[in-house]
Amino acid sequence: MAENRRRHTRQLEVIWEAIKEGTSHPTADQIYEKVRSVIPNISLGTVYRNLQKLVGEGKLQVLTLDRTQHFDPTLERHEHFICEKCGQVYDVFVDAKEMILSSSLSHEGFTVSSHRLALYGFCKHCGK
Amino acid sequence: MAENRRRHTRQLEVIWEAIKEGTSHPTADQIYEKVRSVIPNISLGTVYRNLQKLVGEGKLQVLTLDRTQHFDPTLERHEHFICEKCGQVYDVFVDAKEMILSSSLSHEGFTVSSHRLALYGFCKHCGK
DNA sequence: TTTGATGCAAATCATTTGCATGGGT
DNA sequence: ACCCATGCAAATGATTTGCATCAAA
Repeated sequence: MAENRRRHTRQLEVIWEAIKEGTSHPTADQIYEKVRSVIPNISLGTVYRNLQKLVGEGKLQVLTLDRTQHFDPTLERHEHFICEKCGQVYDVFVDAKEMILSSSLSHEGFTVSSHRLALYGFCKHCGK
Repeated sequence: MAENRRRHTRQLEVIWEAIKEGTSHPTADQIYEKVRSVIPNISLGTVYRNLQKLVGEGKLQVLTLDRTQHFDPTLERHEHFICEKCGQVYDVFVDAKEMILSSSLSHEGFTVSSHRLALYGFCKHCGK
């Protein structure tokens, strides 16, 4: 597969190091700033291209909030909780249906006031 | 309240008429095109401003897909199903937890393969 | 008449892309 | 040497905004 003809570059290496651990759900720009302390002249475009690559390889998940992408290295199934005051994004390892059950459920200190759910798949006209 | 000092313009009227009924979840641009057949020289900016106004008044809900806003005049609580093949967005009036229960649940002809859930509220540090 | 709303164009923001050059294999 | 990846800058797409003018109240 294409994996074979993929080059191992320092920039990909450093970008991956910058996000592979951590739960802050950084944006491309935040990753760019962090990586710049190691490779000062790296370009934003390269950061975007490598993030795309990592997402394509399944090493990162993308969470789009407010038309801005956030990158998440946590692959196990989980949901996200966004604090409306501080904007912090938390990983929530509780079953989705459990979280939604009560809209004011206090779970580990979180007060859920609303949720946004989008289901993906194939509609009746497009078969499966 | 501000409601009082709000002017009733033809453009707002026509824009509202263009979306108040219907379940196609149009984008600002699609609404713009539709409205242009009635007011040819209306500007996109005006469409955006009036859509914002309607959202602010709670007459429309916003659904962001792929960094593009879609407007939804259906106010009763519901979820959204997006067909990955044709892109059509359907309103789903089934409880969220019921939809998520089975990731391959066949509901009225829909095959759900994945979902995206974001919970909003206040985290433990921000109190309630 | 007053002043909020409009039309138009320029500005923003996040992200993508074209292209000449550089570096991995 | 090949040719994929990079740096840079320009391009894109969606949405916002500044401003002079227009039109509701």
